[in-house]
Amino acid sequence: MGEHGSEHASSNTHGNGNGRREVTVSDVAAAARVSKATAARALGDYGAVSDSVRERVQRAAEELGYRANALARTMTTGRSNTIGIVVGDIENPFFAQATRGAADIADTAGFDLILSNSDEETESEAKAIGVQLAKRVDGLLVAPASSVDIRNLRTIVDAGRPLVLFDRVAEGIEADAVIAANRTGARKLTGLLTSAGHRRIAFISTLLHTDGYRSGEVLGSSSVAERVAGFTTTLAEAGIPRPEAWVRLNARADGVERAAVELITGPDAATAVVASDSRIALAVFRAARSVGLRIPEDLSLVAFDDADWTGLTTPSITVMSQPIHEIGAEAARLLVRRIRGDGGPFVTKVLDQRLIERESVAPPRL
Amino acid sequence: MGEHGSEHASSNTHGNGNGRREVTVSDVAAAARVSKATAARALGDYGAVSDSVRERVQRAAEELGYRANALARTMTTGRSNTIGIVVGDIENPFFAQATRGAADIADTAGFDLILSNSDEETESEAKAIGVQLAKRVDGLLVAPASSVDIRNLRTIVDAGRPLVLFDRVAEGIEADAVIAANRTGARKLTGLLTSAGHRRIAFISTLLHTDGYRSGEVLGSSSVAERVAGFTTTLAEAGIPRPEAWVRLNARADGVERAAVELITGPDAATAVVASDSRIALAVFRAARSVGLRIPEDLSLVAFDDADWTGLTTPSITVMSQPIHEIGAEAARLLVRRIRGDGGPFVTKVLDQRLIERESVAPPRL
DNA sequence: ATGAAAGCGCTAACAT
DNA sequence: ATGTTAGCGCTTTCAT
Repeated sequence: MGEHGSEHASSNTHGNGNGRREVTVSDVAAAARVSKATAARALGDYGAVSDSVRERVQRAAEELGYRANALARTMTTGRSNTIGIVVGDIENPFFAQATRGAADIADTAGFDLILSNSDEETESEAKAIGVQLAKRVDGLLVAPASSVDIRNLRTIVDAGRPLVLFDRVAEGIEADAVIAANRTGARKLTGLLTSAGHRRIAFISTLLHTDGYRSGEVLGSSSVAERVAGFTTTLAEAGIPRPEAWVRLNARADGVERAAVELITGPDAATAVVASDSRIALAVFRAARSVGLRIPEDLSLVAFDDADWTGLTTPSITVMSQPIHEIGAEAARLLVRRIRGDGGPFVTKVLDQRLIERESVAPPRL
Repeated sequence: MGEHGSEHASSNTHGNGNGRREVTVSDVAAAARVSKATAARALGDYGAVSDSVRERVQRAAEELGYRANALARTMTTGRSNTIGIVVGDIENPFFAQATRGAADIADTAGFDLILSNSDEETESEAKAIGVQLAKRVDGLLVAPASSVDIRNLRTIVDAGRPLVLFDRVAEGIEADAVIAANRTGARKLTGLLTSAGHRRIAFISTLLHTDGYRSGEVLGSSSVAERVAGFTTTLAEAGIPRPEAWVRLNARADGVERAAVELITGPDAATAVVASDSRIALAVFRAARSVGLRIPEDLSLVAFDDADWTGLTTPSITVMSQPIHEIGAEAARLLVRRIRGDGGPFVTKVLDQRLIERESVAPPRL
């Protein structure tokens, strides 16, 4: 046989440690008795190959169990067909849904996903971004842990990788973004409460934040910031003094449920709550139950995100639904476009939220 | 400023398309005026390098903004420090939690995660596995779309990559597995119903399955199979004839809620339901409400998975809680061990489920 | 301790 | 249409 020979000579020290050597284009080429280049062309479906040769090569590949090494390919082409996604926590239904939306688009466009959790901390976010960059992802999707400290994002841009932000924006970074109309959403949601006659309304978020919220203060997450803005403005418009006093951040560190209990009990207790996401709504619901407050008679509750169960509780919960899937999908679409070379100006897409009125709002008790 | 200059000199045909050339060890070596090998040693923290040189190299790397190319490293070492995970659907809370559990362990051990959704179809599962293998992941975590058709899993084993199954097992494949004690769980859950006096009890799963379930039939998902086994055995022990007639599979294709409505209405309606996961429980809950059936007075309901909201509905739902996080984490632990070379016999870890009795079970109406 | 050179598996010029 | 060759960025012998 016209063995091209020498490539089989040495035992290799590399490999996956199971002693087996991966089948390479060279092997296939040898078996099909063509050059490496021709084999590669047939296998990689590029360049020009005669039908007969192509078939011969493919059969050989089949028989040897050839499986292309995507890494080697990336080394020479510079494209990895992989996009990185950094979410706060994949267990959070918001991120799970957004990730799914992104995954579907990515998949269709031929990209795989490397997933990392930042836990909303810039430090682990930095680490995550570091690995993804090292793996030479073609672009990144990130829900930035901070909209203010943009160093991690700058790293990405400096590395020359397209970046699309989702759920949150960041000032001063060259990137597209896909977010929801949080301020408007917050206004509507809060308006429901003020219209019903509430004057003591609390806004609860788990956003990490040291000390209490002060008016005009810059918040780490732009989406929460927007919600807070919508919330306080609406309160102010209703003539409620010191709206910012009703903003409760950092609820995770302190235990959401406990924070909720504090807010809805005592002499100056809130009579209504705006929960910044469905998990917070859950905690508030539990808190209310634990202190014997009925919703909506004793406490009104509205929340962001139409989690699947929000229509099932008694009472069902009035929510501001976000197109979560679409946020992830659209972000992925923008990213793919950038990766493919679109050099247009950066855009920020703002998707509408949708109010779903249910049964958790009533006038306050007198 | 001390611009080092030359790295911008040559145009390169590779790269990320943004015209920028990545900084390589060579560049750093040149800047630090040492050989490539030495620079690599200093950067990669292996081999022997004098302190002074190490420092010089690191400073140069810092200045140039060097970022190791993990792909090139993988090419030569054969290790990618990446593990692949294939789940049914990341949007499903079960998988989101298991993924998080796995991600945490992987992260600690220095591995990244490539995520794919199989949608429980062997075809897209095959595709997903193909890419992950092409990317030379060091090992795979998969919740197999089929416990019966093991070709996709065989591909992995044939490729010499460690494989750990989670949530489901598969016969005849050389792999570890981490599952929950589903049969026992199903027995307990169903027992609650038979003890309460129910005789017409339905089991609902979204597992894809053509035609109705027949006794002894092999099911695609081992976890569902085990639950069905526990369910039918318990009915049989209670003297209920033709237990298998009460097994309703394929509920997703037909619409879970509609399937539920069919089962809980009509002359031979079920008076109790075992939902194979929390999303199904949700649909049953909705179905009951839509046809005006009260839980538990008119219909008893129990389910697998203690989703966060199951304690909040009225009535709260009795569930069999699974250690989902731990399933993913333990699977990742086993995988990491294999990747590190553990050649011991394959194990299947079975984790216990835990019954949480709440308010959704009552005796059937007469 | 450091350097020179080979090679991982692939693609891309450049022949022929 | 096919082959030859060089090279992607790194690690790893093997010298020195």
